[in-house]
Amino acid sequence: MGQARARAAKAEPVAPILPAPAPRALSARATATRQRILDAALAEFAEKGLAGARVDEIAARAGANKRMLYAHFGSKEELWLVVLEGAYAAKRAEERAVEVEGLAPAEAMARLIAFNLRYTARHPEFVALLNQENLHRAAYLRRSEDVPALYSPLLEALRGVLLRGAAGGVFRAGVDAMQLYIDILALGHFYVANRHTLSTIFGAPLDTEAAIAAREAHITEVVLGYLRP
Amino acid sequence: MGQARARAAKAEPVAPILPAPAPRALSARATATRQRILDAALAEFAEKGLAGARVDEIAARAGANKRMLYAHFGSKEELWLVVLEGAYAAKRAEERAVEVEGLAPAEAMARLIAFNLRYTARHPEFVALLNQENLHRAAYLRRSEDVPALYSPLLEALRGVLLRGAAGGVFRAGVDAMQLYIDILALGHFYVANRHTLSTIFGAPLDTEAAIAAREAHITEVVLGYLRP
DNA sequence: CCATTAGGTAACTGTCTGGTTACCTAACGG
DNA sequence: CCGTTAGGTAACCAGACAGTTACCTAATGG
Repeated sequence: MGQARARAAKAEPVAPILPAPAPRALSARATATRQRILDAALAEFAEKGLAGARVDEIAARAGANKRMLYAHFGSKEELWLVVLEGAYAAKRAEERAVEVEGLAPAEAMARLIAFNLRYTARHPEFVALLNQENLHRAAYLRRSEDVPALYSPLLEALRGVLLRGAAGGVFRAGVDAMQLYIDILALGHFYVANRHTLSTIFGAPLDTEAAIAAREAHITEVVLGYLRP
Repeated sequence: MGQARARAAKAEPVAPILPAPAPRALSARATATRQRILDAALAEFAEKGLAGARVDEIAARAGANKRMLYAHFGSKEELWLVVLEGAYAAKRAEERAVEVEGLAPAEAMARLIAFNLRYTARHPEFVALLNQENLHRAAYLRRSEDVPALYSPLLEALRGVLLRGAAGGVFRAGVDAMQLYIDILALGHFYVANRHTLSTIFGAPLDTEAAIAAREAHITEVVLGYLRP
């Protein structure tokens, strides 16, 4: 059928009768190429930012051709959006796997904090992407139709643990879950995002396993110390 | 004398006898132009990042000419470095003005925390610059000869307050000043740096005075809560 | 086994952009 | 009051870069 493929760049001037053009499944080869481009784009964007990234470089890294990049994604900016959504989705997927139901509140909280720091340390690309997107005032994310990409399982888990802890009398009451969520993100994210300037200031590397473990111990102590009734 | 001016772009091929070419003072007009370029560059860099910023745009914003930009700074990257150093210096200058000597430890700590958040909220350009510089792995800052730009009066003040608090028994002992310093920076910086994505997630603006005041109250509570013995 | 087409290549283009050059003007010391 | 030079203007240039075009190749279905 002559129906334009969903991913094709040029939008048809008038909406056709069929609402969903049924974007026919890609062949294995095409899927692989698409994935290689996404991986390469993630690396390039994280290293150089949106403006600094070079489309030619992404294609070269992917072992693919610029033509294919445009066939799959339409433009550099669209590619950025897809990469960004993918990064959010990847984090959500791992967050969902964190199990805290059966644990004592303090233990559960410690696990959430540690997960966040470790994930952040393991994925500096995610941090770089977020920083970039904020430089653009979240312009791309706001445009995303994939709004659930913003919903965080971590926040939900945190809310639950806070309630259980307060009910059991081991946490103080009245803690704002959103603020604490931002705190936990911040304590890990800032450390990773600014590791280079911080390292320069303190004259010691911050991304060794020892340094990260020390950071984990510290921020757990801070949050649990705060949560004491 | 024919001695090349210090700021001239082309380095003389062989080091001359006189080590410091005595960079003669700029005239008032030149100083003004230089300052306008710096201001324009700060705005442009903060908005679009190093790669995204346009030299033409900076010159235009400054009401100056590209030629003058290159005469004063030599290259886009040198200009970036000067702007970055200036931003650090500006923050240090304000930090030095924070007076906590006579205050009770908890009060002093609250003031340091509030200062940091307020400064950060008032200067999102500083945040944007830092994020960018970290994307470049602090490459420019590391090259800076102005290393004192990294020394933070805030960190020193923090150390003093921690000691006084611990000695007086109102703070827990053994707190790592560096870690707490990073925490305080993080709790403010992350909030400001990521206000756009966070706003999108929570569906509420975070840069209103009310939101910032709430944040200030919260992070003060977190840190002081943690510091309880 | 051949026609159709999805998937891929490479060379090209118009525009943008950092940096330069040739030239002008106003201030200032003598 | 004039020569020297700091400070400024505008046109220009070469390379880079996002996006396109013309063309080729290998699957796949009939």
